[in-house]
Amino acid sequence: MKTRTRHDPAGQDQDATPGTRERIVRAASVLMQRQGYDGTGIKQISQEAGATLGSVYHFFPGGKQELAVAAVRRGDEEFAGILREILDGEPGPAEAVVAVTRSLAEGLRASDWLDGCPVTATALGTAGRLPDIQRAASSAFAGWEGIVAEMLRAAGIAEEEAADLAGMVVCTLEGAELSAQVSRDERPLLVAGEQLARLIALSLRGGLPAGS
Amino acid sequence: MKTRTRHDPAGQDQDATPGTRERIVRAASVLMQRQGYDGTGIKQISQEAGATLGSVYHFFPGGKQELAVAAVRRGDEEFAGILREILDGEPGPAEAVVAVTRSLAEGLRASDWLDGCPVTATALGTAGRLPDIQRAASSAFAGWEGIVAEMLRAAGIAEEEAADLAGMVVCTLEGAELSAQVSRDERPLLVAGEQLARLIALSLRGGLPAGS
DNA sequence: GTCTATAGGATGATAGAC
DNA sequence: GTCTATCATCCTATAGAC
Repeated sequence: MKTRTRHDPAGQDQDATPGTRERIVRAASVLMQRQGYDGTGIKQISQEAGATLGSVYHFFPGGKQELAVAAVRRGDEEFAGILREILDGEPGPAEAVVAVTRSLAEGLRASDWLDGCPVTATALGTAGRLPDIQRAASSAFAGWEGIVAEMLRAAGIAEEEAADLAGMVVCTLEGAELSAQVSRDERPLLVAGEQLARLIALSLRGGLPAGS
Repeated sequence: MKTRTRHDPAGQDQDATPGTRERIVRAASVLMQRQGYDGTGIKQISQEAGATLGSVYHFFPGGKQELAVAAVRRGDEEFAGILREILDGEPGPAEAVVAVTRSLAEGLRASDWLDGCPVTATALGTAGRLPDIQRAASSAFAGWEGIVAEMLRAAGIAEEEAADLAGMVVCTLEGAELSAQVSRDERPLLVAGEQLARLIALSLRGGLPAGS
């Protein structure tokens, strides 16, 4: 699926000396995550990537829009990987969700509250205007939900309830990271983690259906 | 606090024939909500408001940045009003939160998924770059949390737990609205409403502390 | 307070040499 | 594939007449 112009002996995408296209996508992902679609210039991306403007348009003939879609997909895959990694390392779903919030809080603090969700800023500024970007973002959310839902089902929660809970988890993580970033305070994320854990524990015990 | 150039007999800010400054702030709020800070031009704002560029800089000598702060504050007040109105009309906090999600879903659908949270897009695109806007957005979130916390305390939830729950509610609403807008589907909001209601019901019964 | 005109710079995108 | 030069357009902000 990915066009590699350089021979890759290991057959994997390592970080070592990434190709030009790869550097452009990475730079676009980081910059648009921080500044949004309209706030990020192609010239800025090319400089940050150590490439020229010509190279950008060589790899992305569709221009800024095509590049933004690639950047969102990249952010999608990155967070999906982190999510899977954390979830696999925790004993249960409640602990796993708390661990994710802690990881997000660390990432925010380490970047001085600059690096939030890798798709939100790009998607939000282009909401009813650039459908390709919107679709890529929507697909990212759906994928993350699927990962969380799988974990919940593996823990014994019924199919339908797991899907609802997973949606709730992803939405809350999204909102809590946003709130933490804007207020430059990790508390929203930590509180969200605790409350989500409470909710998951409740479902694990099969208690208190929604209507009561 | 507000400079009114026109005589206002009722002593209130009615919608009838709003002054130029008011029209500019409204247009800026709507446009930045949809397109973000960098995606919205001052010229576009002035046209939408039926004002000239000179008028915009007359009322907002600080330029785009000052105007964006006013727009975010306006969005803050508007949603705070809606929130208070809905919360007052519901019998309990669980029903109230569900009613809010339904209202948000209706607003999204009615605008063809264009009008999401009135502060998120503006704040997110300017995150570590324009502190004044960030502070206005942070203050908005804090205010909404306060409104929700007051409702929860009035329902008998202890001070500290009410604060945490209110933070959770606002974060989840934020994330669910974002998710619903991006996926053009109201389900994230409705699921979030149900799950938040479950969580609130749990707190009302004093059950299942976070650590268990 | 309202309006027009314009300065000064940045933007997305293209052309074409190498 | 890489690079530079350039076009046409847009932007924020200002100046100054009315």
